[in-house]
Amino acid sequence: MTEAMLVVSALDAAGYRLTGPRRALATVMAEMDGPFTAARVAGEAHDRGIRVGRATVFRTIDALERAGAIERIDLPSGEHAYVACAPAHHHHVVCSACGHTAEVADGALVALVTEIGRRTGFRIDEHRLELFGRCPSCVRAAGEGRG
Amino acid sequence: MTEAMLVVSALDAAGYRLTGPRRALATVMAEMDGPFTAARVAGEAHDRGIRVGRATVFRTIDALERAGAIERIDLPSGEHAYVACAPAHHHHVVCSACGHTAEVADGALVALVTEIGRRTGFRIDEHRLELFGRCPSCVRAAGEGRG
DNA sequence: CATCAAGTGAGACTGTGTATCATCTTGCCA
DNA sequence: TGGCAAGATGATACACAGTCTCACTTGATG
Repeated sequence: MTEAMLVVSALDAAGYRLTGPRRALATVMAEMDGPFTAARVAGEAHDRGIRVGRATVFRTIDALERAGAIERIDLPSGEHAYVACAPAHHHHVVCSACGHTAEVADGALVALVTEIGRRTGFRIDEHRLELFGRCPSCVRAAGEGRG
Repeated sequence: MTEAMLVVSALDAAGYRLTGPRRALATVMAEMDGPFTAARVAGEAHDRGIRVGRATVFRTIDALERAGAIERIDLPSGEHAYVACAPAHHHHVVCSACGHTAEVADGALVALVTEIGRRTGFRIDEHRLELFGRCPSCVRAAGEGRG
């Protein structure tokens, strides 16, 4: 519930109105486990009896992204997914098995990006690092499964 | 032309048949300046008088990606674009102004990814780093324009 | 509690990518 | 050189993501 409140208040702080559909969708997204697509949000909302138009789902996702409460991830499959996360700059590690995600601080990457800028001569304004693999418990489960 | 031949031979090496449409599309892609979307490839092919079905464009892009001759990039706009590039693991820096790209060796990132794996406990199988900014000549052009 | 800008839902619409299937082409081998 | 089977093609239908419009509703503010 706290997570949902954070997402809602991010909307508020960014100057968006707090409407019924937005609160409901923000809650759904905050409670999602792992990255979610627009379609999954719509489906989950429907399952919970929340009646919202498809356009509103897209608009709310857009608003939340602008507000910094969620962030887009491009899955290896090509799908656009989102993750609820802190507004500070960071990156995501996604478990390909269970969808669980972890946030990673920017840290050492900044230096690397600077170095790349120097080497290529580009002025780098934006970067995105996405990591995919298996989370600790899925690694353990696979290990046990195998012997 | 050499670039185009590289792309075509990558198809051959991966066991795909070298058909007329594939040669033509591979040439179009190899000669593209900057990242290209499927729609742009189809449009450019059409402009050159190459008559191919839309499905063939998607299939050829897919084949070239599997063959390692092109690589997918997710633009900040959300579009899926591709770049012709060497098959070795590396990353791309894309100029948001002119579309020019540069390749960056993996280098120091490997250590960083390993460190992230250790810190999060994830077994990281795959990573993607994309950088966006301005290429040297666009930086220069902007500087001159301003004063 | 009245006002109005902002938000909503329905549905049409655009664009991307996939599936199907009859027809055609390539690579191979005699 | 010609025939053949596997693989590729193109047309078209389809599934789905995302946008746009517009009449109607709702939230924040005084």
